[in-house]
Amino acid sequence: MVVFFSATIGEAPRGPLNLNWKRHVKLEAFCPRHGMCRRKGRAMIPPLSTHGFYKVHPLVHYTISQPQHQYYKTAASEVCRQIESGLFKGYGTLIKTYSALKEDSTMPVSLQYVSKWTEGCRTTQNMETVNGVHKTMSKDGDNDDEDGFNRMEERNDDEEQGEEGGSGEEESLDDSPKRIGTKIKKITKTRQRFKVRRMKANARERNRMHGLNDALESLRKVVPCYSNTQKLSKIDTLRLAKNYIWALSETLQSDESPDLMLFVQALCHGLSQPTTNLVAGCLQLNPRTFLPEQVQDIPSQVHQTSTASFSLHPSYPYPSPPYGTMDSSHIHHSKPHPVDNALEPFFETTFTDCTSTSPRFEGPLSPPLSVNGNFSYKHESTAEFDKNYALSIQYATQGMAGVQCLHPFYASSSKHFDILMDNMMSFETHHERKLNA
DNA sequence: TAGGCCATCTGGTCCT
DNA sequence: AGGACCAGATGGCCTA
Repeated sequence: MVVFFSATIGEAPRGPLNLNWKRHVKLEAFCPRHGMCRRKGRAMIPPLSTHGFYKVHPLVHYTISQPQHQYYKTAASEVCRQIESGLFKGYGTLIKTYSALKEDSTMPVSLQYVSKWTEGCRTTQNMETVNGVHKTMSKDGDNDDEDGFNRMEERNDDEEQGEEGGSGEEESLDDSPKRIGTKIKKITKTRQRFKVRRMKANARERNRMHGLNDALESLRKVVPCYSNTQKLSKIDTLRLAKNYIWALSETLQSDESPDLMLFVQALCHGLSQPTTNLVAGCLQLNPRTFLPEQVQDIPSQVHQTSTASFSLHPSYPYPSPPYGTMDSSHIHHSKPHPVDNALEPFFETTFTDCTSTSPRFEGPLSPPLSVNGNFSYKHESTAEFDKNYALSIQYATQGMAGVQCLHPFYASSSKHFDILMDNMMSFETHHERKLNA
């Protein structure tokens, strides 16, 4: 039985998941005959046998669930047992450290032995054996799925050969051991230099992406909603920021107080449904009240007074991206009403401006939204949100009777929509704070 | 389980 | 030569 053993130490994924990841060793099993015998997102762990080939892949990884952990440990134990009993030959690549294993006293200690063994396999002499195994497998029709490291090295060797040829260095017929030795040294040196360069480039790229993510995180904190529990996706953060800037500039240019509903609609332009829900939650709004197709359910007096300063401004100056233009035909596919008309200049111009450069969104309108998440603006308390939401429903049914508009910014809308003014005050206070900061 | 989102690796291109 | 930037590929988790 021949078992391929390959080990790499990777970095734990960053991002929200890294908040509580710990170092664990993850083992994955691969079957060369069928390629990677694994489904997406789920490793297939032995029955160690099907075709006799396994590729065990320990990764420094984020915490995995206990059953999975046990699963991997079982697989590791089985592989180690076979290694120790000499049941197979193999080779290892890119062995860096097994410190992660040592942190877990329950993991098989024999992997330390594996480490030494595989490092030994990486000598030039042993690599020939390894390659021999590969050739044998290829003859047998097996899918020899080498890891990227080996592929890289082989490719690099080819490049080196090419470079030598291209440099005008004549191929000598003199195959003296001295010359061969020099060549091997040169190849090894070049290979090492390439590896170092690649690793440095990877590290730089990682840092660059981390910087980008940090900037994105900063942006998340200044756009209208920020939730500790539901993180805005990258793309929606950018969309929301763009919408927010546009909406604010429209507000500044207008002498009239903006209409809240249209303001929120502008904010949610092109956002995904979860993000739209999040924005609604942050503003303590019922999303159904500002989704145009739902607005028609609001009493008629609401429609009649929902003129918007946004509608006075003819253009949405930025080209709509391919991810979704809020085409009025999609938004208002049922029947027109005054709100449609108010929005029309806003989106109409968008299409006029962008149809030549940007594809229009042809998809169906998102289904009605619902506030069912655990979010609110800077919220900590779900109960508080539930209470407010219940109140908002009450206000909505009562036509907001008796609710005082405390701030002129929302004067035109607070009378008509289920919004809690104290929450809106907190919303604006937040942004004043952000702007003043 | 498919799709969304994400992090990382990698090679290509451009610039200094 | 090396760094920055970019896009494609890959593989992982999460959620509906």
